Amino acid sequence: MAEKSDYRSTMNLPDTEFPMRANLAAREPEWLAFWEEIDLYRRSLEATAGREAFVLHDGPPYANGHIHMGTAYNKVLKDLIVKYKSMRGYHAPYVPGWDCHGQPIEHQVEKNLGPEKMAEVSQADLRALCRDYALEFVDVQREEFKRLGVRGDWDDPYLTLKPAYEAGNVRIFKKMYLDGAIHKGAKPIHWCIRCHTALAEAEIEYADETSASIYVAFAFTDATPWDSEGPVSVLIWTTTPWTLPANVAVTLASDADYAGVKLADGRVLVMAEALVDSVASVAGWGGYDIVGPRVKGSTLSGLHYAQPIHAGVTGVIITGEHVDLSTGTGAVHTAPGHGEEDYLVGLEFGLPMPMPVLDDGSFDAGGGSFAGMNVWDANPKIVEWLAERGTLLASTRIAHSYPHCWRCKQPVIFRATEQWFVSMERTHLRERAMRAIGEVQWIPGWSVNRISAMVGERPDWCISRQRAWGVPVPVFTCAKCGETVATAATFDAVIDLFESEGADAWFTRRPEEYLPADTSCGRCGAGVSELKPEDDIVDVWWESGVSHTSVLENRDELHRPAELYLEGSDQHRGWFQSSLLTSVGAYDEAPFRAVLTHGFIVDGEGRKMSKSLGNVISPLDVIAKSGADIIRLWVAASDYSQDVSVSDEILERMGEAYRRIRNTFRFLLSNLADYEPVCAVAWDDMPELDRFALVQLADLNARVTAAYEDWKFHQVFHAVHGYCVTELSSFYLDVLKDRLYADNADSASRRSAQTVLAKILQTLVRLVAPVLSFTTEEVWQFMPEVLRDDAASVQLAGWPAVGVPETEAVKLRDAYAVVLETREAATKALEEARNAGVLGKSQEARLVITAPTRAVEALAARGADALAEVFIVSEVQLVPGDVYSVAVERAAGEKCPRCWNWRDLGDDGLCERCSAVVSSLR
RNA sequence: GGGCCCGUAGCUCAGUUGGUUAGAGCGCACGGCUGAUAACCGUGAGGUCAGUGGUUCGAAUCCACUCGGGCCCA
Repeated sequence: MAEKSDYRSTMNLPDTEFPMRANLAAREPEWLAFWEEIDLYRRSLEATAGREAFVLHDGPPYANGHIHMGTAYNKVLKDLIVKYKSMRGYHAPYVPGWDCHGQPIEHQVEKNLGPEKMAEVSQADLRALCRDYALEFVDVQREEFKRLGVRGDWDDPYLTLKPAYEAGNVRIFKKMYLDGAIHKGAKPIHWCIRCHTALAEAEIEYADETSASIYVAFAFTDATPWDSEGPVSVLIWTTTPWTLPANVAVTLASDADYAGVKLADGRVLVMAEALVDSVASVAGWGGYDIVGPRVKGSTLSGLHYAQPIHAGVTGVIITGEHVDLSTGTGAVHTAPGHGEEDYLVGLEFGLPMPMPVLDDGSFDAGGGSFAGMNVWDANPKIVEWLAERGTLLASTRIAHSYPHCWRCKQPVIFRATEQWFVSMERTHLRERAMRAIGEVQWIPGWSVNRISAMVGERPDWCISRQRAWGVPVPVFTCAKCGETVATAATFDAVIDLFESEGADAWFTRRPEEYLPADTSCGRCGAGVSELKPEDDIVDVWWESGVSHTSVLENRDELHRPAELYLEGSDQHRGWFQSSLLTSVGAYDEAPFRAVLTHGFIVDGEGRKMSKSLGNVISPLDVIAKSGADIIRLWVAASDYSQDVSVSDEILERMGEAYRRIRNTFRFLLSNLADYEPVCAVAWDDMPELDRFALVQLADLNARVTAAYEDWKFHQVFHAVHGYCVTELSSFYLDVLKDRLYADNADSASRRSAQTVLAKILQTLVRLVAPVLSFTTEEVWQFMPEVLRDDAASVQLAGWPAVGVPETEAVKLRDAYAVVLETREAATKALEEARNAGVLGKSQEARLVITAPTRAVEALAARGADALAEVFIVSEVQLVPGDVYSVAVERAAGEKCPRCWNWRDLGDDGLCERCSAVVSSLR
């Protein structure tokens, strides 16, 4: 085959060092080093200095553990947006942050210390250990996020434990406290006995638990409609016997019918008539009679009964909406200190709220004969005690879902304690927040339903926590009279203290060291030395929520409100809401102009990832095996408006799509090795096909840009991938090979093709840069210097623009719709011929194309040679007819040994074109 | 149990205000090329649009319910 290799050397075959195999896992770190070396983040900001800003404010992940698919997805999505906006010319700073305080870290540190050391350690030392722990994981996660290619101010992130951040909490607290939105109150809250703390809803897990299920008779002390039948009691049902010492009322449904049930022993029990049968079967009453009148619950309201635990004390019958007539007795034991609904109905009826349970879960004197006993231990004792007194009518066990502490997994109790609350009503916070929600763009659209429902219904926000690792509630208590001391002056002093020394100073300094000397108790006049700093710390949601002040207001490159917050959909109850409420509270506006939410990461079957299901995929493993760009491509390809699946198969498909895109870049690069802008061919001098290719490129550019603008990144991926496969690889690039390889290197036809390829490359690499950050950088560095527009990195190269004359573009789209339709028929016909063994390469063929008149006109206007080029055959003949049909014949002439087309060959054994090219080389 | 959502080929996604035999790319099968070669080109087979019942002349598109899944809450 010597002849063959001879001609090879006369051709312009692809030439590039750009490797086909990506080897991302090994190569990506080199690009990270490159970006660091050129200080890419700084330069991206310098390049857009003075331009309109786009601030995507990072929600702080918790500084605990390694990143997972969810956090990786979130950060990549953010990065993609920031890089897009930056390339569009916006000044787009990205300051990553971490949530560093809170119970999980404290709990872990506590575990690491062990109970003995824990007992000895001071609060200041414990806080130091927590700080070390948090900072360690900030470092771990920082490196992991950087490895994903996320661009940002990693050298100076925001941390909720930094002094300036901590001071921001006090600024917001001051404003909201002085406005009257924050108050101290007693309210039943979830309380963990083991952790000695109030728990937020987010800190509760539900798990199945077996509890007592008891029916107890409370004897009436007032006259009832059934008195003539015997001693009358109201029958209640409860699963928490330990709450009976705090009972103050029994709630009935006002409209339900209540009946008297006479037992064999003569006692009359009052309960909802509808539930008599079910109670009888649980209690095992062989026989009973319904006696006396049937009355509405409302007619019994106001009657008194003997408190079941405390002798000589009475409770009262009331009515309420929450009475459930599907289980129990229709008479609800009510202890306002032990339940949300009980609390609310208690407020309505002005009931007292006794709270006999202490922090450690034991009864105080209010527990009567159970004083000193732990509530869980007391449970069976109380049941026994009731049985001994004959008021226990039935006792069984039931399994039900019960709240547990998210850290220690112990069942929690509902218990009224003194807490700090943000009132949703006192300053009309709910109403103002609802208004602010209406002024924000929520993406996707359903997101606004969710946040509205939540803000519309949420109870007051309990913001205090009885823990060590956090920012203190910045108020003081008068040691003499118990009055809360909190004024503009004390808040300002605390802000100064936190800014200069951090919140740790709260625990190490005495108030008289930092408060103004004339600070005194507003009630009793006690001096500053009598003031005691509050022990509680604030909810971590409050802390991260105030980042609009601690970060956005605090840093020069950022501003409030931010253009965008972007987090998983769980943050409707978390950060979105705590940010919204503190911002509305302080500034009367939302901290964000737009909020984008993404779904959760699930496995290939749509199930959540969990160790027990064994379906967990770690981004760190994917990076090590396939590279971060595969993760980035997966992020871009998936539709975040619902839950996002990830599985080995999905990642495999992403790898295939990646290789396709990569090879497209490689082909482009390999055919531009000898190209320089001076070779560029003007639109007017281009063959029509090349103009059409530019129209397709312009269309792609418009489609992709619109998709970015609409936040529909998966459409970016599909548009780009489809373009590489359909428009380029199987059509334009395939067609171009003959011209690129066989025409004279410097011919107008080849230079025209290269002009288009260069434009495609310059456009495509930019369009994809926000997604495939590593690969596009690699492409950029392999591009001829002159095509790089003096940009050190593709990320600094700006957004592409592809201009084509629109009138002509319309005509080309129409004309080539016909050409492409015919091409489909042609390839089918060629395939049939191939299967029949008539030919192998399409260049061996001559096509006789019959087509309807209109189509023939459109085709003929291109010229037979142009059609032959487009169909990659040696000759095309057009015949007008009624319907499409394509006949495949062997091409005339002989195979040109250089270009492999079938032609009449000259004396030198070459076709005319090749002969000319070869002779020009000699 | 309540709130907000989701369920179109093996995978990722399109399917305009309900209107011809539901599309694309990938993967798969088969074939071609060997001058993008651990590439590239072509052809083909894959879907009762989760299910059931309604509304309608007509529904993947509207309604109800069921099943499955996710987040949040109780």
